[in-house]
Amino acid sequence: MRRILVTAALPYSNGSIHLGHLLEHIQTDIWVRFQKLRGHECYFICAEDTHGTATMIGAEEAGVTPEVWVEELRQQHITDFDAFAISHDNYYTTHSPENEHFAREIYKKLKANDAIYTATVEQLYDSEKKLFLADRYVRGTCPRCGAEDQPGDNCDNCGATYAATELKNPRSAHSNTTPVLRSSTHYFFNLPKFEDFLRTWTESGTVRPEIANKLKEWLDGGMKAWDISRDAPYFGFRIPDTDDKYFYVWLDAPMGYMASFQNWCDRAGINFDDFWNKDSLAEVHHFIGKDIVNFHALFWPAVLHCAGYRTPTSVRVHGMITVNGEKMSKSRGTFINASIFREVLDPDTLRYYYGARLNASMGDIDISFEDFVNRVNSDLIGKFVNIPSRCANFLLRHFDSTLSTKLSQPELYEEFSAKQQLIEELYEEGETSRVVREIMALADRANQYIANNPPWELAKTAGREQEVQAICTMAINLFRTLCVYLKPIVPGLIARSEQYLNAGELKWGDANQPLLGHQLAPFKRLMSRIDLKQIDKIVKASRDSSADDSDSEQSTSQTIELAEFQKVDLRVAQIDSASVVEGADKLLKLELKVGGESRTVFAGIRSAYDPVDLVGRYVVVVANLKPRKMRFGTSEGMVLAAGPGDKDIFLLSPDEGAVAGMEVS
RNA sequence: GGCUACGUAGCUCAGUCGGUAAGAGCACAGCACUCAUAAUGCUGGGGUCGUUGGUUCAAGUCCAACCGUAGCUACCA
Repeated sequence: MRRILVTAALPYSNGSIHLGHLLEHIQTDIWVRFQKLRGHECYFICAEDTHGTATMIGAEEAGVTPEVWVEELRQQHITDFDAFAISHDNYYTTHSPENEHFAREIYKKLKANDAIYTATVEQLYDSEKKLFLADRYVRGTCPRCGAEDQPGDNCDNCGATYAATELKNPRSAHSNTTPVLRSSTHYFFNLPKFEDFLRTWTESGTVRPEIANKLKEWLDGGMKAWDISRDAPYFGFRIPDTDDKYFYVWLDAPMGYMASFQNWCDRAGINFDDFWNKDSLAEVHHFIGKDIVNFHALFWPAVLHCAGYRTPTSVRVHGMITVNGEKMSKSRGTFINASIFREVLDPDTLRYYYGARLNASMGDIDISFEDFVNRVNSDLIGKFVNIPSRCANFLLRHFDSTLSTKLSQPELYEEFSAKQQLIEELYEEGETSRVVREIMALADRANQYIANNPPWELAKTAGREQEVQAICTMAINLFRTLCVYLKPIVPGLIARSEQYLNAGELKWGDANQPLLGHQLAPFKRLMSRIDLKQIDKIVKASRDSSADDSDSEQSTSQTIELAEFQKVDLRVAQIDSASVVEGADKLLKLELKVGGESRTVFAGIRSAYDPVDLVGRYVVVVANLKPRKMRFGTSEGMVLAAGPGDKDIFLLSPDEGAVAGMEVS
């Protein structure tokens, strides 16, 4: 029996679990369930990644302590993962005594082994918020192309990379003040010292060749020391023997794997050292996304090696998720949260689809909604669930749901069970899509078998009842073997199938142990077809919920230069006439007098204003907005109003005395 | 900019060492069936294998250039 510890990357405490997290956790969970099903000792460990400036700021904005903030998110995340049947043995937190212990202990070992040194670093500092600014929290003008409001690491406009200190007119994203350059002592992990070790380690089968190549590129490019400290204030663990230095979140995050496991060991009576000692015979596998390969395949093994622990058996890397060929987008509604998905659709449908798409490579995975619906319906419902569904009634009517005492076509059954070894290898490799393809090819065979031996024909002839029973017994047993194979991927569906089969929980070995002379439970529908309309519902709900977020984001919107504002020609205008636009639900057609000229403007304010009330009113209009051709005519400007919409729209108007045509500045 | 990976049917993907591999599933069309959740079975149409050159008796496969896509270019959480 193998002893296996498996981890999925720790979700960061800054938002909800979404389709991207689920890809990784479902992939990992499938592998874990497969190992457990085979009878290996396997633990699935995860935790909330809690430290860093982002959680600190998030908590501050929410008006709670970081501890409360991360615990709330942890509970939400647990609920979401449970709904998707992610079988974490422990879902802990990096803000734990265990983790603090490991962070300090490992740090001390790194230091004792002469792998830690300090250096002075000059960094931008926000004097108002009193904190050092990570690059992403500095914005300014690109030193190369002059594009404004660019982030502190590279320019979105021209692609230049630079240090935050090189930005012109830098501003803090937190306070919008101009940051100052300030120097501070930082602690560094001497990564270059481990170059030889890492070259060997990355080439020794721990990662797939394409990852090893990528890592080799990094190694060849020359390694720099890793800055592992951050200055206070910082939500995290204080570095021993310092007053104001904290471990950088990425130092203690992977240690969270150990800490969470330690916490689990204490409760479950497992020996931690068996898994983490330098000479451990157990396996440790990390499942991660390709965005964090460097942390897991360079920093982490080097740290473990230096601190005298074992290094991971493998790091398994998957790609990113896209929806309908594009990155997940809040405005399109394709940024789909787990909580919204599970309210509308059976989580097993997503598990199946991901399973059908996942492989051992790190290519991105696209969810095409149409493909998703087709795959689930034709494979799971049309092929797989259909097998027992088309037999159940025959068995119930004539045989009280009891199977025959022997298989009429053992060679066909053998064909199914003989696939076990191949399927096992494919699961082990992470080639889940090929597992699914093999299983569905067998499901096709089972349906062909039934079609070639039609029980509904035999049932018409008296005296051939035994044959009907024999055929259905064959089909149910083929189905049962497929259940074993599919169990790691769709545990909910298989649990219902196990109830029908009425013979306890399926084990891996049951794939070649036919069920004979056995009475089945009453057949209930195992799974329902899904519909594109349900996806529409999810997309709509996602769009609505992210619209709420963006309101709060907009309160801290980016600043612009005065010159940019001055480009906008705002004028006072008087409404000459207003009328309802035929065929449009929201629009009013306004004739405006702006100084000497008059213009036509369409405004989406019908839900809040009656046209007759508007005539004669003064409003503010954007006079130099590019005319927009609409279905009902051309709109030559834009009337300013406030409010979220619907009944709550409030037109802006000048105080008494303003006349049409006046410039607003 | 540099580097890496990828590009095969409408969609998702297989194609081993260059040699009867132009393939599967879904989608689509026709037929059959009616046990089953309009499920299933059989048959069929559909591809200049990103483009252009090259190596070879032979190229989806090897080489080069180009086009397109994605990613990486660590000290960002």
